[in-house]
Amino acid sequence: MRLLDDTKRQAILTGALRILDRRGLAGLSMDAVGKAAGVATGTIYLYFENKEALLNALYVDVKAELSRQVFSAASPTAALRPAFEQMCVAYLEYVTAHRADLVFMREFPNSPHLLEESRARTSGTLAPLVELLERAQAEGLLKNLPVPFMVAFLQGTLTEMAAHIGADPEEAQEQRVEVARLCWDALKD
Amino acid sequence: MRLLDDTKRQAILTGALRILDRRGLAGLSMDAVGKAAGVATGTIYLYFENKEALLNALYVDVKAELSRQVFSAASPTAALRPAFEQMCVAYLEYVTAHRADLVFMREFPNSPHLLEESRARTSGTLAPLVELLERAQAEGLLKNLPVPFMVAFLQGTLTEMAAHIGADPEEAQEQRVEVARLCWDALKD
Amino acid sequence: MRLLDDTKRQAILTGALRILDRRGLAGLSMDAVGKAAGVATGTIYLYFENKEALLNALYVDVKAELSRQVFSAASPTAALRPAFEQMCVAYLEYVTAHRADLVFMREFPNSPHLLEESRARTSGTLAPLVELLERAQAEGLLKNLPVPFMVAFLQGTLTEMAAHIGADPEEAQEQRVEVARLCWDALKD
Amino acid sequence: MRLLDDTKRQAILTGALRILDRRGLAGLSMDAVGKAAGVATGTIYLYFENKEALLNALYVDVKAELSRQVFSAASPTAALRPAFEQMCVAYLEYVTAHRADLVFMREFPNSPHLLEESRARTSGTLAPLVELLERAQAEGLLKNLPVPFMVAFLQGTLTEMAAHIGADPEEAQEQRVEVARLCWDALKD
DNA sequence: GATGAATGAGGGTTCATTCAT
DNA sequence: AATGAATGAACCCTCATTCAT
Repeated sequence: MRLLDDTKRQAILTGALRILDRRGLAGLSMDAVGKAAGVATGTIYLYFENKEALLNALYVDVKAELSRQVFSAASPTAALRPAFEQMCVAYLEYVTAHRADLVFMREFPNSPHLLEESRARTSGTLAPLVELLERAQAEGLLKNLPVPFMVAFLQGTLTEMAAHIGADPEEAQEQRVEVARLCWDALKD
Repeated sequence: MRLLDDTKRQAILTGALRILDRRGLAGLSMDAVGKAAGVATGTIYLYFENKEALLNALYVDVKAELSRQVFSAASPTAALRPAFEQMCVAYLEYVTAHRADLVFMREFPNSPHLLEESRARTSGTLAPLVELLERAQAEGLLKNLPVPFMVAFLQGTLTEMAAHIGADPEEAQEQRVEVARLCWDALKD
Repeated sequence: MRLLDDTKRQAILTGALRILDRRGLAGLSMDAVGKAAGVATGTIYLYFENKEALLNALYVDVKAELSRQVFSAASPTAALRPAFEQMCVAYLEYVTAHRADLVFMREFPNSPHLLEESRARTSGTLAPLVELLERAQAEGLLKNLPVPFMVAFLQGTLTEMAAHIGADPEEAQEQRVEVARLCWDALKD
Repeated sequence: MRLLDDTKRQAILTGALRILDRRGLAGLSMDAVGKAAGVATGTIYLYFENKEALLNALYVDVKAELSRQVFSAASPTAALRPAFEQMCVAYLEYVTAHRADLVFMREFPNSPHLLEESRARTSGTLAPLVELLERAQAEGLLKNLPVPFMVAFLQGTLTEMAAHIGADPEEAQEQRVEVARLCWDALKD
């Protein structure tokens, strides 16, 4: 399925994201994606087997990009709490800048189109977070809850709160820090 | 738009919810709703202007029902923290028992179909929660964050966590209490 | 699948036959059928589950109509050879007058769309012919070949020869009689 | 349209026949032909103006090959009836061994794609049969029917009956002889 | 000459909405 | 008020054909 022009593949995914942003998952038609990507409708099918495959590829890509952005700055040697809050802020920053990604990541898993394979391929993206939570638990800093439980909490809370971050840059940064602290307080022992 | 038979109106909304439960928002067709409600397709249009109006009405109803259930038990004279946690648990119990409502409440606001009017009409349903949070803040128990911010946190967190509550009744109850505590810890000063 | 207006069902089948006549099986689109039947495309789907179902229904109908026409006049008490030749002539007359039916009946069974059920439902249409052949065999008039073999021979030969019958009515009738005699000679002992 | 590499032209035609065998006329896409021929899709258009031209060329070729195979063994000095029956058997053998050819030859003439030119170019392939029939008529062995009429009869009957020849080799051979005899009986005076 | 990526018209099908009954 | 048959636009996808390489 990997044909010649990887640039075009990216253009299609980006086009899809643009439509998602403007019209939501229900409004994403293959025609619209083609138009947004500057590509004929039929061309999409050279790069993706069908709409479902396109959406799953997008899901995998978006998740990967998110975790790359969120975890890239996190120095594994940093103290646990600052590292934790840094991650939270990075997450909030990312979804603020990529609202469409956020909407898609929340809506798509509820649709019947998410393939088990995609779920599997994205499960590893949160590894750095899992590791950090485990270390913090080991040191007695966090509640003794199952890690997946805590991950779900963070994902849900941060995603939700991202939508309530203000537009003013300075105020927004302050609010992100507050949310990060709130998350830590929720999980700390 | 409020015509004769209010029972039929309810039947339509209930039918829609049943379809939502079985097939999700994407699978909700007007034909299916009619069939589930025991009503002809055309009849729906006597009670709702179009699909969008039906969905918005459903959204308002579901939200109202949810808050009625959640806040009905809360005695306003109870101690603040128990009252708070009681609300959280009630919320989690409700969405566990009404999974379709949950799915719909999470998916629908992301769609372009949620009208501003519906958002406005549902904002008041959380008044008892707002009041409780303000009292707790006045007593210095909670962080000095804007109340809408805290409400958003609770809504997002509880909704997200509801999806991760186990199936075993006893275990589920324990998890609900844990989530409630976690929410308090997040917000407490 | 049998909805209200049986007239419309017939109109759709007739429209399909008209398209078949003009453009062949490959040129038969649901849009074209709808247009030929004076009906919206979507309406076809109220009467037939999909294109395949429409084609199979048409096949069953056409086969039934053919055998009704061919065998209606055949008096079972008539002498065997005249009865046989009468059937042959009737068959040739029918396909001359309904060329589209003929083309369809020959082309469709080769397509992957003919359902086993349709094959089964049409297998009985030739019963009068089978009976006649068996009686003629019992009387020692015909070769001792398997009856399905003889049926296939007649079907193939008559269908093929029908395409070579001239346009002039009088000449055509003469040729039909000749073909009938030829068929008898082929099978007679 | 006759370009350099005649081998490649043949490969394309053979590829088309292979697809015809596997998927029928409706399943014959230019992509599939190219793949089966080991050739790029675009290359087909260097050898054939379009799909219609390819199919017509295939038709002409298949018909020619058939008559070559059928008439090659026929010794012109042989007695008429044995020569006749030999031809019939050879025809049946050929189409048994080349089922795809048979399917194609039966299906394609019904489509609107068969050009008059192709029909004309294939009409001569049956010359040896025509000659034989004329000689037999001159000797008073056969009915006094127009020769094209008799040719049509043979073609239709043999093609149809070929589809009903059993799979067991020995039985099949016996059936072929029976069909040949049946054809002779049909035409004999 | 040869390739195969790209095109876009056209196919089958669904479904929100209308309207005659 | 209630019905459900009818509509037709819009959907996803295929494929004959073209064209830059």
